[in-house]
Amino acid sequence: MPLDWIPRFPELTKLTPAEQQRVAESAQVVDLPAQTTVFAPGLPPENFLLLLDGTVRVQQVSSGGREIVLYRVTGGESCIMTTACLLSQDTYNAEGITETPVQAVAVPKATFDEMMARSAEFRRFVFADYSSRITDLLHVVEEVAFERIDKRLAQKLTELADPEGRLSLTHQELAVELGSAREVVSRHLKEFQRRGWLDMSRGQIKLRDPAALTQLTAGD
Amino acid sequence: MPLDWIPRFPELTKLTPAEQQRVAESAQVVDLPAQTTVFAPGLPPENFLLLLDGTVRVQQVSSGGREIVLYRVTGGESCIMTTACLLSQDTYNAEGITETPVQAVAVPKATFDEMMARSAEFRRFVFADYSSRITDLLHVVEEVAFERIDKRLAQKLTELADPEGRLSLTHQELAVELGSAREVVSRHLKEFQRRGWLDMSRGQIKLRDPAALTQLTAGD
DNA sequence: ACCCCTTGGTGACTTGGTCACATAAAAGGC
DNA sequence: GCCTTTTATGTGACCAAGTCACCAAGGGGT
Repeated sequence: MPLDWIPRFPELTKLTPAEQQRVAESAQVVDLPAQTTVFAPGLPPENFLLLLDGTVRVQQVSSGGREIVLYRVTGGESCIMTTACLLSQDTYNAEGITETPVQAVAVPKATFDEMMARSAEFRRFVFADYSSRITDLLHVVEEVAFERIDKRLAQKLTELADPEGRLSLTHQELAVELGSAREVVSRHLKEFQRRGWLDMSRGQIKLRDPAALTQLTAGD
Repeated sequence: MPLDWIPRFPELTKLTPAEQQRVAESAQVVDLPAQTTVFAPGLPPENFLLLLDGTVRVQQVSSGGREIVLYRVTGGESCIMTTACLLSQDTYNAEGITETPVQAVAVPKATFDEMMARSAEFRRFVFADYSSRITDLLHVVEEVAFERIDKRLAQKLTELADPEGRLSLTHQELAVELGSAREVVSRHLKEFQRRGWLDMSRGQIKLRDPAALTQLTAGD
């Protein structure tokens, strides 16, 4: 098994060579296509997952069919939901889906436990990941409970735009990002367009005045 | 230092006697009056906290002054927010406040680290607590994002009522539980009263028909 | 060209949150 | 006891957000 992925996780490079060897031996590098369900309610996870490339979107689905994106896991991070399931028996009503093709390292539970026992660095790595997820969740709570939808939308737009200010997603997908409804997103987008802040076409948005959007986010 | 609090945490009884001794030696039992701020943004925590008695309410405050209760920590549990701050350097914008007089065990970071290194049971204990907090947060997100306020209110009422169906809190306090506004809570309570489901007086609510409230919670 | 499915637009309506007040009930001071 | 102050609650007007029902493009396939 190759060791070459270890440098992708700075915290793991601090393990002793023997420990690194141990991880690499039992771990498997796996490739997943886009739109794969990594975990979901009712699917017990088998492995500790470290992402090398690609992104996993973690979202929650309500009984009424509405959805909200909670956070994304990207290269160099671990997937805490699976870890948590691994460590407690608790199962979450959230699901993880690959947004792009994903390359990841799957570490078996036994190895994970051993690393937790042996390496303070590894423990720090795992805990750091936990706490950044908690931060993410607190942020979601704050946004959903207290912030206006227009500000949140403006923020998401600048956040998800590529360097040229383009986004390729539907109003429905934006609504899921915010945990809101498509109609609401459409109406606000239309208002943004009316103000000359962006252009829209089917499945595409092009930001014309990112500064205006950022300002809406901040002030008022 | 007394060992007698250790049985309060079933997971810790599985430590070897030597390990238990080690924890008890360096830990301090502390008493906190009600309404003490246990942690808050900007206050770096010094210790790992284990609650013996009382409850700590963890809540989030928005810039606009609105608040929402995230979860409560009770006897036999650890306070994850402080742990997380201890382990990563991340600081959260949430605060913990004692609701009742609280007795807790404060374990210094060094001892905490050592226990994490030595005891698989201790690690399980800490992780179990982490993941139940994540569950709590996911639940809050789900409620705030997707559930109607009348259902949530009905649920909170049955949840917070004492065995005789009494609650001693103000409409404002209920609003904070839900992350909503006082007026909204008042209106729904009035409607519940009109339907004969409860009686109200200043700072007091008495449930008359808990079954009706539960039913609202469940179905539609 | 046509059909079909996805995406986006729109109006009417309900619910929730905000604001600006009015009342009312406790809590003390004297 | 009465009066003042504080805290809790009631209410109407208004705005923002979510829901529902439906329509109108757009953009493939065949």
